[in-house]
Amino acid sequence: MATDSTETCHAKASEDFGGMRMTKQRQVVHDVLTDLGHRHLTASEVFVRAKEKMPSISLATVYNCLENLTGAGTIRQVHIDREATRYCANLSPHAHLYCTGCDEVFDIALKDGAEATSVWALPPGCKVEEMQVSMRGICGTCPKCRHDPST
Amino acid sequence: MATDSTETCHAKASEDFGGMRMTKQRQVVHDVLTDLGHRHLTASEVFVRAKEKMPSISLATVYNCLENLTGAGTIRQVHIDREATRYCANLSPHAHLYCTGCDEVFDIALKDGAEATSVWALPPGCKVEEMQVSMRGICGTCPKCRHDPST
DNA sequence: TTTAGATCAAGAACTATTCTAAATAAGTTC
DNA sequence: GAACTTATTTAGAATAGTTCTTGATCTAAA
Repeated sequence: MATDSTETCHAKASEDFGGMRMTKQRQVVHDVLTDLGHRHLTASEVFVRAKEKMPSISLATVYNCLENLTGAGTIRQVHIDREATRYCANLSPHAHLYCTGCDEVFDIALKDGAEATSVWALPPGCKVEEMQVSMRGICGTCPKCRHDPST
Repeated sequence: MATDSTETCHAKASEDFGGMRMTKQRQVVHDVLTDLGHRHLTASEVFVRAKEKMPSISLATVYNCLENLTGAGTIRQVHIDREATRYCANLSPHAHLYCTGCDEVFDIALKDGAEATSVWALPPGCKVEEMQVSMRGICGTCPKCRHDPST
């Protein structure tokens, strides 16, 4: 995934990527988000992990990369209330559940064949381009949240 | 709605309201949000309108009131991406559509009998307490957005 | 009227994010 | 490969929305 040296990368890292260069910085940021276990990170969290792979990277660059990758459609922004924007590399249509029990964010998939907008009475002529669905509650799946007596 | 004088209000304005006092300030803030046409206002927008009714009110107080009224369940927060939090007095379950054509926020009701979470594959044991659904697109209802050639 | 606690006002502080300007790197052409 | 052009990066300043702090004021109850 990430190139394994710190020298500048002449050939590989800058191949065109939807009109923009896939620079080493962008590659590192993208890698951080696709590494297993690193899901739904904030920009600062991405920054910390990116710095491990590339100590010279700056926070401003991380913000730039996240914006560019979002624009290119390779990652998605996740908004939970007005907390810091999180980023995830799961591109399939899904909702997010913020668990108030274990403080984690979970991806919630669409049911088979379901359409996210289908329950909403959209006015005629309305065209939805993007949809963000975020829930707050108890995940019920982790040890911390499983033994809820009220369930 | 709002009392029409600036004197302190001994009898009326401070009746108990779910454990908290319904002070004049809170009443004014609440009125601003229930006045027709004042939907989905940001805190600053509420502040401007509240100041018309009560010149002495401060922005900090508006924030306090909005938080308290939200806690009491008489108004709801609306989050569109990471823009400033908006507040609305529509308490029925509904989604929000931010129209990129006319820059307005619309309430989108649930279809009759539908359940907002029904399209999502929630894990067993999961309990959703709150759900925010926000869409971005073209409303198709206002003059500005109606004559879209691609529709 | 006194008292205790809730609420308000003003402004400082904080945080996530964007902007700016200069330095650097990458792709292109010779 | 050297010179050139443009995109990108970096560091830090700036911004916006919001929260926090402190002292003043108000309210309800004793």
